[in-house]
Amino acid sequence: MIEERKLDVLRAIVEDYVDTHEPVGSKALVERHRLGVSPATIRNDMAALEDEGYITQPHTSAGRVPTDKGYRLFVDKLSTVKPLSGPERRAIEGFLAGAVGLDDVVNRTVRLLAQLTRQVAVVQYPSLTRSAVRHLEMVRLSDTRLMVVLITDTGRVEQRVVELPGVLGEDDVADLRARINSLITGHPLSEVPTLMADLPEAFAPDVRPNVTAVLATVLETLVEQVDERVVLAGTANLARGTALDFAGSIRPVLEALEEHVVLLRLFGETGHQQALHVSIGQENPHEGLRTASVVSTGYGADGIGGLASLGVVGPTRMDYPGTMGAVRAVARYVGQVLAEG
Amino acid sequence: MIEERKLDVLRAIVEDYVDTHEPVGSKALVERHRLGVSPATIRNDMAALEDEGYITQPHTSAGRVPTDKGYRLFVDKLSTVKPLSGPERRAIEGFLAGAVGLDDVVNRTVRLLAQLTRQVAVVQYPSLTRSAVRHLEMVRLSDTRLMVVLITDTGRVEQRVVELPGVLGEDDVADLRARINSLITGHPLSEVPTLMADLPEAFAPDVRPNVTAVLATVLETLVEQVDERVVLAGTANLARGTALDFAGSIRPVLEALEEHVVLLRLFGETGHQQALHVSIGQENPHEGLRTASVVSTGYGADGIGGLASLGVVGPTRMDYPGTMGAVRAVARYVGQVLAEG
DNA sequence: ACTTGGCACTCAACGGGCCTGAGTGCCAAG
DNA sequence: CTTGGCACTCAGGCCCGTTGAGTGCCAAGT
Repeated sequence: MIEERKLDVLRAIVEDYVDTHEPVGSKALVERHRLGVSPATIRNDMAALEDEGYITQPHTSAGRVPTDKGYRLFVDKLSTVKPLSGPERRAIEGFLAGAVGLDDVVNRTVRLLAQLTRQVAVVQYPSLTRSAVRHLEMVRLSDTRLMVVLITDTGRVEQRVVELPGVLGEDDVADLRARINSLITGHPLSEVPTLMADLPEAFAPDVRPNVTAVLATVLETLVEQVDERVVLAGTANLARGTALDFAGSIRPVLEALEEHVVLLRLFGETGHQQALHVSIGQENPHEGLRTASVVSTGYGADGIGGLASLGVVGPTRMDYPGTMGAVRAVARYVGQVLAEG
Repeated sequence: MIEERKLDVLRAIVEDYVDTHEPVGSKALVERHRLGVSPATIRNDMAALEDEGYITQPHTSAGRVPTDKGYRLFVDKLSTVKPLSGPERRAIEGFLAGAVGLDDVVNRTVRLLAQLTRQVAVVQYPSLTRSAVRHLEMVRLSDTRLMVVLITDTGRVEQRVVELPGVLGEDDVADLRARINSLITGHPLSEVPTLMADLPEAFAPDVRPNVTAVLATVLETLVEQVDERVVLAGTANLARGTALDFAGSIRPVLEALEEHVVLLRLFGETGHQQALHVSIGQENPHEGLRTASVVSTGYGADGIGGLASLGVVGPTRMDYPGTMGAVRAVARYVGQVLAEG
């Protein structure tokens, strides 16, 4: 069928272009791929593909280059995620196995991903709100100052200092600590506000303002941490392809990467689903990433995603099958590591 | 005197070159600066400066460009640190004033510095070993697992999980916590090992192994944190000057910046002294920074430096007086903010 | 002993003209 | 629907002359 061959041609164009970084012509195509037809036939197909907006010519006498729409079709219909090679798998395991503590896991993961894909890797810290309380510790700093430390089952620690409206003695603190912990330990952070709603009423009126202040701070910690953390690695990889990639300047991309909020929104939109998500060029919401593609996926300690996301940012002209394979594999392994730790 | 005018000429060359980003010739020099002599005279001086290695010609029919040695002389002898303007000072104050918590202070500082200098800013987290213990908290996770949380007076929190060789009851933990805290609270971390040396002997032989395990973990926390953290901002500024700066490619610079260890070593060499430290081009120990200059200084809560360092990385052709002024000012303000918090 | 104007020289950068070759679109025949 | 043939386009490389900024040197001036 003609339709089918046209898709073959598009696939071949994407593969060659990703490989050579040069516009690909009809003659080169038939030489590199066993398409079984002549260059002239290919030209007809290419003209059709161009009419439909999947490919374009940089200038009249040049070959074709895929458009964002072309890459989209390629990713959706024409390619399969490429599984990692044996050595690569072993490298991942070895690299992540030695990790101690959450920070170490995240740092190793992002470096690993950058190295595997030779692109910029982005890893979001496991979301606070989706994990559960392991312990809430309170430390008296003075009569009216209290440090609150929240420890989650993903190993994350958040602390805040509370200025109390009144004095709170050592005994009061111990009492409060015990009560709060028995209420919320083991529960997901998302349930904490509900669980603690009635707590102030259990206390005598004179300490109640203090209790309220502490609870307010705890809740604030939960809310503010929606402002999640991300870590990057491999930014130097942006400077590889130089002029060709990223429409000449990597500056807007670097700027976008520095605004972590942008990256978090990007991840947030996918809802930390475990499915691979690919956002190509113009599809990206942020201006600075219009010349880039993002491959991301959710990951989590339970092995079915949901905690947070990770991914890579690279030129639209990237090796999608390989990159997607690496992202998926790393997400799985890090989920596994988190589940064990 | 001739010697003096030669230095004037060098200063003028550096200033013009930083300004225009183009090799500067004798004619342009006399026009832009009131040197009171003719271009021909300047040419003689320039020839001498070139013989002495302070300036060089990119090619025969071009103007002169300062060498690393030229910049060095300029920084050491020919320039004065430029104080910030009123609005800039106010911007710093306003920007840092709203900070809550150590993370926030550090993040705001690094962003601020990047914005002020329009270069890459690097801020090291206040060193753990140089700050003092505010509190050591211990949380029983199970009969044989204990979480140790160390809180410093710079607001930093470090936590570790200890696997105990035996069982430790709630009372034992409370006892141990009280003893350790009375021993080390308020003391610099560097003194902690000495202070705790004799502690195990104060306990009954049956719990002693547990005590030893906890202490070992605390000490380990102190040691491992020599592995300090740094944060970056403004890497997009590297992509401004494009081809001219950094000998064409910013890649090695980006790579160097990603190796935080490199940056820490850089800072470590200056010993966190409050004096401004400038490292120019080839003077840099790390290969990737041979085309860059680093302006850094120590900062600290006591206002006289010593806790950690911060600075900026930029092209050797940078505005040294302005950058040095910004770095110094930011270091002072952040020290102030830390002292207050 | 410096300074300066004059002068010849060098050479990167720029632009124009030419050629080449890769690649295309179209068409008529198979 | 495929294919070979053919005319056409145009970026990129190359050669070359021009331009102009900038230099080094020298002899005259103060």
